[in-house]
Amino acid sequence: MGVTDLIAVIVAVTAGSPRILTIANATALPSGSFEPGHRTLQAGLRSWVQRQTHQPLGYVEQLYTFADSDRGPDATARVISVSYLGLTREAPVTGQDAGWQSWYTYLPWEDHRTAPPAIIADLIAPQLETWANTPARRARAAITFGLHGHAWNEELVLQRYELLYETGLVPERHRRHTETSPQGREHPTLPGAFMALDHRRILATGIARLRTKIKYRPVFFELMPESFTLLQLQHTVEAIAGRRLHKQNFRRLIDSQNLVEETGAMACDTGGRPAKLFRFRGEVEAERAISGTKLPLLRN
Amino acid sequence: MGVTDLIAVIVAVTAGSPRILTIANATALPSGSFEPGHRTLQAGLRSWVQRQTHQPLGYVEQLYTFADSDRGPDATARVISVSYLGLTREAPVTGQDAGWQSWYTYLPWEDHRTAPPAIIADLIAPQLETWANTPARRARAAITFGLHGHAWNEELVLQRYELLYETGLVPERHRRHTETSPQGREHPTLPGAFMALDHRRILATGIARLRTKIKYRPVFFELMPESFTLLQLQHTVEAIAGRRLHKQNFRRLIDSQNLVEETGAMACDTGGRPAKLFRFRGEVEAERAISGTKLPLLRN
DNA sequence: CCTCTAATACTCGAAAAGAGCATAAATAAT
DNA sequence: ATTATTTATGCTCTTTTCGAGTATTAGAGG
Repeated sequence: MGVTDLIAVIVAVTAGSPRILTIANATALPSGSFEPGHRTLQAGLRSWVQRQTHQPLGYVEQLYTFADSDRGPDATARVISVSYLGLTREAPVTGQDAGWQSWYTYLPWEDHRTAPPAIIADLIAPQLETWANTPARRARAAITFGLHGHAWNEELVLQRYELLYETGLVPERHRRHTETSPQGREHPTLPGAFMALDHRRILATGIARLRTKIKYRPVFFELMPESFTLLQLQHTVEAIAGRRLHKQNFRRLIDSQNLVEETGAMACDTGGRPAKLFRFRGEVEAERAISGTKLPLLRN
Repeated sequence: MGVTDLIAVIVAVTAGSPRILTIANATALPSGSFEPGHRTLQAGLRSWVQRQTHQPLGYVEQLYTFADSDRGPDATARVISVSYLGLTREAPVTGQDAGWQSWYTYLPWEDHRTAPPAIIADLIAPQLETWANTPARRARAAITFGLHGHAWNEELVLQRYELLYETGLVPERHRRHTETSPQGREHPTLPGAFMALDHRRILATGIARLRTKIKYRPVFFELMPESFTLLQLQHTVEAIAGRRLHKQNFRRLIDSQNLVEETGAMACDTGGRPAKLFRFRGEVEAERAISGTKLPLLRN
């Protein structure tokens, strides 16, 4: 009865910057429709990314499926979209109109590595203040954006995007609702490039998933080069989480998990004292399953 | 180009038993196709469950979407299936051929509340032993089923199902591959009722999701009655996790999170000393967002 | 009264998490 | 050459959290 779309959020981290793969001159995510020739959904996705960007893919996982009725041109031709999250290393070659962008280009309020972005205090908080005319709204705004003494929670990427969407602070809302009057009244919008359709929402979903996942699974495997220093690894995690980590504790954590081993070589281009180079231990694959429990279990 | 199916894993916990909603005399999950009249996928799902079982639904979340090429009758009419997980309280009324079953009926090796099920030592372990002719296979079997000193990991529900599927120990495999010779050679199969198509795999996916989720989000809201004792709450969590918890620590955990408050009344039908009754605090909704971080963050 | 069962209150020790201090080994600047 | 700067790395210290166990309390039923 309808078409099925495949949409890819492909992430790499290059020089401490979190990057996503885009097409159409940075205005859309790699995507295409699921076709009879595709063996599986994931195979179809890989083929589209390959065709549009020539970027080799490693790890890929499913994100979310949606079918909002206002997506297609008319309500009968429903489009179902299946989105995926993928991790790779940035390859230099890409297709036409394809490229890599920092994801903070699209969601600039998400980068808290140096400090909370000025955009939050200057633009977002005041706008939310006027929107928040009930206690529930005030609480929601404070929690999602870490206002009024609430701590910043980097995982709430999607909730933040949706709140901005509801309040009309991101332009996607107006594009959709003012199609008949494209030159309607002015709305205050935020910095941050937008994307076609709901691709920016999908990006937010992908980032949220990755930020959550990195806390209980060592998903940085695919993002790192063959060998790396611990600081580089830390910078990769910081790029994803959008906040700084405590160096010594990060190291303790990493080696308590036995994820890496020394290569023996040193990196001498790091400015200060040369750092040991590490690589991931191959055997980790099997052990990855041993995830952490949190329930007060009974022994034996 | 194809049809989209909606499939529901609806969970309740009744008297300490984890239950799922079924149709077709316990051989299938509630399901139906996504139709033009449905506003969203989730709305479509709710409508099918309502139609087939008359069970009111509360919380619902998306599970997974798949489109294996060997699902439909021919390869051109691809079926895309979107599965959902829902939580409710078991209502007495259900539709025709609909009913509630313990999920351990379908996956009997998953219940470790009293002890590791005999079926593992008696049937599964020996069969896996002969299958595991390489170190990698041995490790996989040991990790997923907690053999050879490995701890039981209740989250690996899907991995266990898939391992049994690969080794041919669950009948779905043979039904699919021996359709031309229904009376083919005997395969050793396990106890555990099977379901139509890949519904049992979807059930496993749902259980895995729930077992993972309950560790970082208080998802038992929808499963409990208005007021309950802490032991009842513990039994509910145990039913889901498939293992026993340490009572005192469970209580400490619950009240450190401020999830519940005393109603003032007591339950006196519990056998021993009467227990206080609790209810969930309504305000928790907003605070649920404050999930736990695990990274070694830097303060301020 | 005694016994059974369950509820509830504490205690204890081990491990993990959060933070800071100190020292070492390089390069860049004076 | 000396000093400042940058990064690496080793250790300590404190606070929480987690897993487990002990002790006490309050009912029901003989």
